[in-house]
Amino acid sequence: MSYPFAAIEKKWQERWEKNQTFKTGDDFSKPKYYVLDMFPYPSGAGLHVGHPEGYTATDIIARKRRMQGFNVLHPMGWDAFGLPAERYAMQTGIHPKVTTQQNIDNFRRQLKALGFSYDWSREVNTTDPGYYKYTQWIFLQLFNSWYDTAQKKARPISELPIPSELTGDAQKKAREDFIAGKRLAYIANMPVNWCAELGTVLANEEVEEWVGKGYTVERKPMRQWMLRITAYAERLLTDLQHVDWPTGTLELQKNWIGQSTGCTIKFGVAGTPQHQILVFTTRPDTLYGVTFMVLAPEHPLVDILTPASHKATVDEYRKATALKTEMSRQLDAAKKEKTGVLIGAYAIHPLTQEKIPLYIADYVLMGYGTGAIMAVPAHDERDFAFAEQFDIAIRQVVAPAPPSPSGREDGGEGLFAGDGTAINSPIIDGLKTAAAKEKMIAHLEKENLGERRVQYKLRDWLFSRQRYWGEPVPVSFDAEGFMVAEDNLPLMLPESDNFQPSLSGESALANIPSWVNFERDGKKYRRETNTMPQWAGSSWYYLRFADPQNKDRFASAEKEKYWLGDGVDLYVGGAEHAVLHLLYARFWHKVLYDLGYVTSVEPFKKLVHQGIILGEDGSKMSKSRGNVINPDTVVAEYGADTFRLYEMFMGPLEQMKPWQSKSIEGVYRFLARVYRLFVNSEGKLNDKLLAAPKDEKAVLKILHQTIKKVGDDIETLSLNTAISQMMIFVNEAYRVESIGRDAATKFIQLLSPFAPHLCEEIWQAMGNQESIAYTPWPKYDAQYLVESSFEAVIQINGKIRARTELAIGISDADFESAARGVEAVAQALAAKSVKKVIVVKNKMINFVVA
RNA sequence: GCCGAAGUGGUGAAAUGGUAGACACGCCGCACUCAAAAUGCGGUGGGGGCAACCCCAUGUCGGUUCAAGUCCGACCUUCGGUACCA
Repeated sequence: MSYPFAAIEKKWQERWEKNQTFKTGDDFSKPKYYVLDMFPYPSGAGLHVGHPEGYTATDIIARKRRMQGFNVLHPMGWDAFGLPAERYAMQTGIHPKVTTQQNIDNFRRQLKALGFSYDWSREVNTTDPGYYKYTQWIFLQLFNSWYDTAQKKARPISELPIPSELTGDAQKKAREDFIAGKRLAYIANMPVNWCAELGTVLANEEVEEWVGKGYTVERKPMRQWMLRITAYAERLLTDLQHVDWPTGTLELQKNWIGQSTGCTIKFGVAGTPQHQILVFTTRPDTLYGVTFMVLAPEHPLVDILTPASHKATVDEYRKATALKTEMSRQLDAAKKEKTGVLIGAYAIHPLTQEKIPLYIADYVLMGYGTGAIMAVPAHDERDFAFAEQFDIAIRQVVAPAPPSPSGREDGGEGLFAGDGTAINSPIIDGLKTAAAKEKMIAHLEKENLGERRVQYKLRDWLFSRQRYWGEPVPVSFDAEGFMVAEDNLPLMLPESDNFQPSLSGESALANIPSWVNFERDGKKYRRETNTMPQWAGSSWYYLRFADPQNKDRFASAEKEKYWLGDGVDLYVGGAEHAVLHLLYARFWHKVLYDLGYVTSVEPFKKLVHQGIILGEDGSKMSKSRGNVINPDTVVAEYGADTFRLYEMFMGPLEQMKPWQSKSIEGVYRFLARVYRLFVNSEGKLNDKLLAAPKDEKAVLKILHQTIKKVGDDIETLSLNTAISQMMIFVNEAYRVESIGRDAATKFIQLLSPFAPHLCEEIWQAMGNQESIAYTPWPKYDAQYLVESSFEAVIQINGKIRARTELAIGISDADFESAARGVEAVAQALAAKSVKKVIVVKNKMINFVVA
């Protein structure tokens, strides 16, 4: 038999909306709990079954916290700028605003149909000018700040010390350039992934996607806005100690930031004493092993140092490198094939004064370290491969010690990349690697030949896109080319019906002269035509939820402090955002922290990733495989409560797991069983519940076990086992003749965060006027959990040989004699000598026999 | 290659170093029914035994321990991330 879920769910969704049941007040006297979902990009495909997985988990937490008396902030919004809507607009001419709004309406409808207890009055939308006003405002905070490396924090650009030689009107250009070079948001000519067909720059992680779809992507230097996230590398790394995140995600972030410690070393150039080549190395102890050096092809010294005799080959190699796609470059890397050419100049070894040949090769990247390396083929895998290919001398300066028996450190003949003992190195001979590094750095620093340095892999954030559908960058340029920040925010995205990028590689905004060019106070200006990447809006939305209607500030100081004083309490979302979104948001948060706008060091205290839900065939859900499950269909067939409960019952939240249509039946049956337990065939409350329990002790025991288990499991998000326990309770309730009002009441409260519609209905049927949502969360009474006896397990040499019922609290001696009294045990022990007896109190005993 | 997560019945999965497989699906049986569905009750890791019971079993191989799915080491497989970062 079914239960009338459709009517029940409609009724309660309407009632919650009408009564504003989940509107969050700003009662600052109550303890707060901020539980946040990663807001979705509202795609045309509608909600995917993966979305409600995390959303249901957070909803359960939110509902439990309300019942525990917390003031709960549980909001939802839309990360609505995005390329799909713009591309659709290019094809159809329909404005992205229109499709975005349709998609949002559809998503909202779908989410409401699942009964999530969001405070919809706080809904945010990144494409709303009232929202992106503050995205732009934060951008300007970055633009108007510089990073003080002494104080290790961002400071207003007005506090930037200007060198005395740059003062005065005559120096305005030089001064402005100097300031521009210090800003946290700055313009640079950067090699980017340019896609001519899309007319835009792609992020590295987007390249593969579009190349896969048949688009051409090339590396091309272009004028780009950059955000100086590298200034925060150290803090982004060390502050990870303050957060409660999955270890895997912490590792990903650490790897992405990529800290390595070492030193820089200055090499002279033969014949031109005015030039020096600076390298970064983590292995200064191998300095005596240098047999060649490599500069990145784009290294500025290449032009200066290359003699005419080598110009042709060098230029040819540089050109080839620029055209090389990421793909073929990676392929070379995988094959360990190295390319490069001699530039015909020589460096001078800082200690031995030896002449060292200089190469350019694309395995050295301009973007990391100093763009130049000292190559030690004996102790570096890449240098080794290069030396073998180009037949360069290999000089051993580290002896493996002790010789590694596995040979794992030994990457091949003559290559040893591990730690050992320095040899053939006069200054440091005989020292272990760690000590050798230290002594070498000390020596280089003393001789002014180099200095200690911490290097990060992290690059600055490429922040501009040549797109229409994004936040305009609120900066203009006057007739002389000086930058002026827009002080009248929001800088509105202009209306347009042409979404094609301009041919110059600028965004579609460049096609709207009336917007681009403007006059103010008699001066002419040209606007920046780049827009911000999709990451922008999602880097601070969690702040806006604290005070979404505020027109004067991204959030009032008071509300920011109350809701975010110690960060978001629980943040749930996909692991695909483990690096970029979380890193960008942390970066912005830290800038705002430095400038005094937010009060917590880290934005997200606890983070959990929900696992991917696979199709029934165990592969990833996709249209082409035809294994996509639509939430609407499931809700229509079984109802929202079943859908929620099923997704939570599938398995551990963080685990990847396949959808099983069959299993939904079981969860549905459970809810129908609950309904029938409370409501009889005439639609009246079942007598079984009201009658005093016949076996009160048994009912109370299972009830309090359930209260404890469900409460504890929600805290650890072990929602699958919480549901199991409630199933056990219901199975027991069917077995006994009567369970009583109290147990019935508490059980329905326990279930309510999971299946809120059904529980509200039953709650009302039980005669309650108020919503169940704010009733106090049941507490368990430990006295009902106490057992009087236990089934003692008797082991002999660790194997179970017998079981017997014994009283709780039995002494070890009594336990042993009772166990020996069991016939099977007595027989087994008869001919043996007992060497040892281990008793685990109230559980088991193990006889160790010879 | 490197980093991370995970391998348990026919299936999804449980299990503070202490009774492996809770709960659920599926399957089998019984009740209700003219019958079926629905529902309720019971059984269900594999092998052996009439039975009480016995043996085997948590990817593989070792180790620690009175006791290992759980801890340690090596390996295999799958998934996710990353990729010449000096």
